[in-house]
Amino acid sequence: MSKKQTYSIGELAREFDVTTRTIRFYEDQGLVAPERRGQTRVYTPADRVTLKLILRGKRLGFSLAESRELIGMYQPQSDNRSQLLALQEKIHQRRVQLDQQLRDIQLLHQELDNAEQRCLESLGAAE
Amino acid sequence: MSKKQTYSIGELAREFDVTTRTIRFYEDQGLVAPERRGQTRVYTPADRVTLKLILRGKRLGFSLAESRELIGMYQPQSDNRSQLLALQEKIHQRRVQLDQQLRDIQLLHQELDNAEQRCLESLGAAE
DNA sequence: CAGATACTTTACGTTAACGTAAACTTCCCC
DNA sequence: GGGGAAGTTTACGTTAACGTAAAGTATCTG
Repeated sequence: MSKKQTYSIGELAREFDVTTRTIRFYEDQGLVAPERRGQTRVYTPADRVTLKLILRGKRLGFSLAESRELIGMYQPQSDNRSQLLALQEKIHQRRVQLDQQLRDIQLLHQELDNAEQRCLESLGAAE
Repeated sequence: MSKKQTYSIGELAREFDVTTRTIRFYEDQGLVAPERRGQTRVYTPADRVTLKLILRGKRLGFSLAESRELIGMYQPQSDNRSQLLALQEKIHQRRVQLDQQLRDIQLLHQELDNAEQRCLESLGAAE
């Protein structure tokens, strides 16, 4: 019935193109907590998703601490009102930052267009 | 006639909310090259733009080396064909990365929406 | 002219995010 | 049963991007 899909550390390392050292380091920093079969780490699909989130954060320039915080946002196991309000505020802050990044990307994209254009012209004028 | 607008290191530091140490470090790394009046650094509007580009790159998770490369793309003083072709390739690579970042941002934005929604529900159900 | 403010150089310190190496166990294969 | 292949722990090394401190110079200011 229940598809007991699991992953070894090597499999995940290959899939995400990182070293096993990196994955163990993330565990050390409290970002993932795989089960153990004896000594060996066994990763669930949920662990895999967590890794994905970390690496996505990395592509956006987030620190591991920031990614940890983001991941924590997805499981607000807090029934505490003030904590939920704090979480809302954090989400808002993230969104502000993301919007800034979006504007930055659009500007850069534009400038790359211009640079490419000048590049083409230079190539064309070289006859 | 020519508006001789210039800036001190302190002015720029305040405007961009970095320390003077940071700006001097960028100079050390060959990212900006301000003029000197005696010992003192004097920054032109062009230097200011360069700083802006660096900090934007930083917000996107670029290393200083990457930003230096990007800045170099805007002044392709090369009349060399093969260098221009190489530049085109770099521009392309950058665009690929930017597109990935854009997708990442959109996904994260979506997930923040969901997280906020759950957050609101939890708060609502706490009556 | 004493002091505050803003600039300078030199140099050692710090943190994040791993890399790299050594020494060990476990499991599979012929 | 000898040897890969993949896993483990422990620990020291490395790089980027500054922080921080010391010690000096130039300029204004009451």
